[in-house]
Amino acid sequence: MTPFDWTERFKGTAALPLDVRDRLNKAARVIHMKKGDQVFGPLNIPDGLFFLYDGRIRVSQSSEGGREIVLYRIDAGESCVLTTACMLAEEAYNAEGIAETDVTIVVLPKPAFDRLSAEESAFRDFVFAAYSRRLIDLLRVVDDVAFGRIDVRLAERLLILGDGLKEVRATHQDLAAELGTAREVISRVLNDFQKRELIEQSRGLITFKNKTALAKIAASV
Amino acid sequence: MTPFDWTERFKGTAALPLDVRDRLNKAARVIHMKKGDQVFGPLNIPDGLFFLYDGRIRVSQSSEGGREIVLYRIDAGESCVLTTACMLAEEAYNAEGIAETDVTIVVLPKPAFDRLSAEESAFRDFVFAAYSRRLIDLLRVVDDVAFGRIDVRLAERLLILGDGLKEVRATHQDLAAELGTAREVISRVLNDFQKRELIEQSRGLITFKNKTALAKIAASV
DNA sequence: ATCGTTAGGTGACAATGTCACTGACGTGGC
DNA sequence: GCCACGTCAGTGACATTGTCACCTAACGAT
Repeated sequence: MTPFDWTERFKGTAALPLDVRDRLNKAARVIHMKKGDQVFGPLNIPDGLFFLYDGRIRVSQSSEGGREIVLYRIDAGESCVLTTACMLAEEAYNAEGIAETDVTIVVLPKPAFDRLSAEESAFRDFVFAAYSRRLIDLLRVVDDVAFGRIDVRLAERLLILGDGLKEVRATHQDLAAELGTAREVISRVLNDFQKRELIEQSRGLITFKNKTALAKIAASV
Repeated sequence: MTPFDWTERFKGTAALPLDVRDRLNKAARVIHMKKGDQVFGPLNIPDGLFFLYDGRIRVSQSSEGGREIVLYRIDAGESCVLTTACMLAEEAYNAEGIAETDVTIVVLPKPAFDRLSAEESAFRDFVFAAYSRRLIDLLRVVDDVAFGRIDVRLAERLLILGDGLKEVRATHQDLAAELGTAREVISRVLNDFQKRELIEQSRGLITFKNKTALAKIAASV
């Protein structure tokens, strides 16, 4: 018996009959990882479906040149279909998931996953929805990267990262990796923002001075 | 009874019992469209799962600025999960599918889809695999757009479009839309290729002169 | 305090995207 | 034939973004 009933946390499992949930609790492995750990990566493909019980995971892709771009984030209650996809597709890929906080992960072995998706439509819907969500996320990334201006994207990302806060704790390099660009580019844009008194900067910290104006930039097409 | 048995064409349905396939043949609608038709788009979301029986569909995304980028192509025997994803996610998106040839499409209504994915694991695997494939495709697009050089990408795309042929019939604008860039950029790069005697150009037509060298460019990181 | 590491700044340049305009080519009407 | 029109491609100037080399500033550990 696991020390908690994780099945209540997920849309796809909370609605299941109690006996099924019991079985799941027995079949699944629970993993804890620390902030900063690599949850999965090219050399580290899990062998089952991935549920994020608690915490947040940042999924990013990196190039040979060492640049990096954040694809999306997985929040508690969501599953990670990318690993499943890579498992199925057997293709080389270079995406990795990094724990942004301490995380608790539930790994459901493939046989249990298969049986569950066969028997429970609620679970199936959950998985399909998870795939759909990620596809849409990636469409957005493509749109941004291919067509978006860097100042607009940075303003938007700053507001997201600092949602509800007065500051964002991130280095220029971190922000470059968010957007898939180079540190120098971020430095330039941030300096511009600073000159216009939208933000203030200190080492590893950006403080909002005028969120409204930033939002206007972020919204500008 | 449909005039043909489409279920034999798809990995997810060919292995099903005959009675199930009979049911499917009755439940599904078959649609024919002409080359150039919009198969689906933001204003035109189908109400079921999409099987491409014959032909090829180009899926692309466009920006407000009028630029466009090709995300991937759907070949005969594949299904289109993007439409399914958008159906589920209920989100705004601006991807569209254009028939690159005359196409024959089978649309399976959602109830039939649900039942099938509940009862038949072969079908379920097919759908999951389709999702996975597209996710991987999009990862590749993100990688290319975010980190790739335009000459490398163009060389690669020319070789793909002209696979087995001596020429590619496409305008500079078409190629720009493939890669999500501007026509002028394509013109510049093609002129460079021409100066290096890798290709020859005439209106709407590019002729290969040295595929080997192009391949070398395409492969250069 | 000193050293080493990491964060950030800068200028020159390269690659790509944008804009405005031009001519070249092809098709259909006359 | 010849002309008018629309599509396709070429061009130069400029803006934005990416790359490179190198520098200084800030911080932590000892």
